[in-house]
Amino acid sequence: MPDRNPKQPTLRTISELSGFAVPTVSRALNDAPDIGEKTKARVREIASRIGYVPNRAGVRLRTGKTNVISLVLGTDNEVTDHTGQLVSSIARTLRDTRYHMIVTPYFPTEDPLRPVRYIVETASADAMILNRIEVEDPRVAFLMERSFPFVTYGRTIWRERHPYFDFDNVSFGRIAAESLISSGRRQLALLAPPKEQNYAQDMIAGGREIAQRMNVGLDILPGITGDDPGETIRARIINYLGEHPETDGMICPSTTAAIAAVIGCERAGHALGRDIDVFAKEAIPFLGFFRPQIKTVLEDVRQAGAFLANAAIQAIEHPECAPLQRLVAAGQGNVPP
Amino acid sequence: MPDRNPKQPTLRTISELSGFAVPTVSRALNDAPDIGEKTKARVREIASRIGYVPNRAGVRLRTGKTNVISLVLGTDNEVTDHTGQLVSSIARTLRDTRYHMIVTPYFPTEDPLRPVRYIVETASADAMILNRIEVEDPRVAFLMERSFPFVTYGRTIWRERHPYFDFDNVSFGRIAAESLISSGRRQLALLAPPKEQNYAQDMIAGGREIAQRMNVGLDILPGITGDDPGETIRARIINYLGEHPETDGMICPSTTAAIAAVIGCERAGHALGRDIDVFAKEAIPFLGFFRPQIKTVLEDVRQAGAFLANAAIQAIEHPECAPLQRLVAAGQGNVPP
DNA sequence: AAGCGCGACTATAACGTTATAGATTTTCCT
DNA sequence: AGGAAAATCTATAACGTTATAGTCGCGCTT
Repeated sequence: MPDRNPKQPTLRTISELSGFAVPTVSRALNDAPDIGEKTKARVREIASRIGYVPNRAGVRLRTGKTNVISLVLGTDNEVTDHTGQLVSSIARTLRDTRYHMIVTPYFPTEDPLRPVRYIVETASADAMILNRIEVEDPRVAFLMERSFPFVTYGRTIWRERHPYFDFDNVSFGRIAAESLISSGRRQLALLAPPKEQNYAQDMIAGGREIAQRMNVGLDILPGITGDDPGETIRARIINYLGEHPETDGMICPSTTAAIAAVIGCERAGHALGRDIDVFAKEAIPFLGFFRPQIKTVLEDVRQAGAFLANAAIQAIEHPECAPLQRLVAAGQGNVPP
Repeated sequence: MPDRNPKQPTLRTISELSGFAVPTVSRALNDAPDIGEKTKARVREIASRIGYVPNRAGVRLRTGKTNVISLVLGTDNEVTDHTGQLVSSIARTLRDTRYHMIVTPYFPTEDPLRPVRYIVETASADAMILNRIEVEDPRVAFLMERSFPFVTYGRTIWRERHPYFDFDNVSFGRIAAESLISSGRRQLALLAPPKEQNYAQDMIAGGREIAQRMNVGLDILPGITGDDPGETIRARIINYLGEHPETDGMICPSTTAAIAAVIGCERAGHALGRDIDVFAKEAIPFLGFFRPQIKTVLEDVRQAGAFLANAAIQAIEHPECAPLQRLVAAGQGNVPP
């Protein structure tokens, strides 16, 4: 076996090279106020020359700081998920910081508090990024109570008190309803995820507002997640359209839902663009390419990832500051085919 | 601020509760041969009662073992990437092991050795999982030389000597060509990623084999990545079809490529299913829903993730064993609409 | 009965870092 | 000039773990 460890330099190495004591070297590198400028310069010069990188385990053991941010990942969409974009944009943003990203998954069937509690109790990260936020998310309550740094991708009822990134789904609901109504549609249905999810509530609120004002019907088909098999969603839609044949517009919160809706509509005998229109939201411009009749709105997940990463760092390093918060309106994403 | 750290129990806690010395407790929990059975039982009982979890920083500092597996992530597809599936399936597989997964991204423009070298030199993981493998991947050469544990998602020319997971792209190339030819197509074009990528070479080999045997034309449109903007790919396809109007079949290695191909064909005036056919590979059944004329083959990325995670653990814990390797044929993925 | 080996435990030290308190020198005030 | 205050450095200890060497008692051999 070749020499796998040419022995990484430590503070001790710098200490020996410079003649300063190890704690002095440490403090110099950490820019402590009681170290002379010349000393700092000398130490830093040596450190960068020999490529010194602090040993994470040493720092972590001594300070309790892990320099890790954990992405707590709920299952996502079986189809075009934005998980990939989220993960890679967060990882990229953290790349030039001291922080590493670890991914902690959990199953939808298990206690959502489990991974969160584990991280807090074993102190295995300095902050967490949570997705799939519920309006009264127990994880958020838990973390606020323990005052553990975190950011949410979505908003809770305690939104003023914690950092978040969210897309404006009230606005999406409005835009979707307006678009369908302006195409002459009069009886809309909204495919909604479980109502606990904050974006579901917002989307419904926005849609309802417009529907009432314009005096058109708006039905909710609740409890539809991207996690459900497409077949299940399709079956529900076919069934629904059988009972409500007057439906002529559908609002879908995801690519998965939209696909299911399109297939469902057509199998139920509703021709897309003629009998019924679909309006959808997606993370990647996709639907519009294949069914130009589908109007879509785009969510820039990479932007979300970058913000979440920065907000997490802010929550760790400046807990005294006001939490970073951003609400972004979804952009029009329908690309001409 | 509430009490955020109700002080996690350590070996010392168990030592005090049991009366045994700290090293004894440590050895008992690690099932060392020189500890009595009764002692082990007693220590284990206390440990599980008080919920002892070894402090990662302590272990890491002392042993040099990080209990971390790093996923080194090349950029992926702008559209339906499989990154999300890969990340979450790896994370899930590692969930009930001692290992955490950290994600290390890199930019396509920068030295691909950079993240790999960083991890090896700072010993920030016990193993690596690499994707986007080139046939003579310098990262693989580097890691083999240092005998650092790793697994590849794809194969190199040194394939016998390292663990890998790969989909059989020779087989995909054959299937794609056969399918198109059996539909009467006689002049095929293959949208290929950069030829360094191992799957590109395999796909081309498989396609060529069939094309020659059946005496039909097969052109390569090289250097097309999922990372390219769709617009760029489309332009190239339109341009190509202008110069080669006799082309009547296209083979696409990804959803992105297929979308670009479809749009490109139609803009160039070739009607899908009549003038030209498209055969594609995707990670999620998608294309078939929207353009039933497109035949697809499915890759089960979750299976890949699970295998890669296990192979990484094997590489760490049993470096003496033969490397775990798996080659999987892609399955038919066209779902009837 | 002295010596040996064995089983089962303990004492010590070390991994790399940083907090704390203390030491030394320099500066400056009166 | 004498002493206080500041500036700059060092010594020590500690975070939690485990490798190593050592201790102790006991049964066994000769």
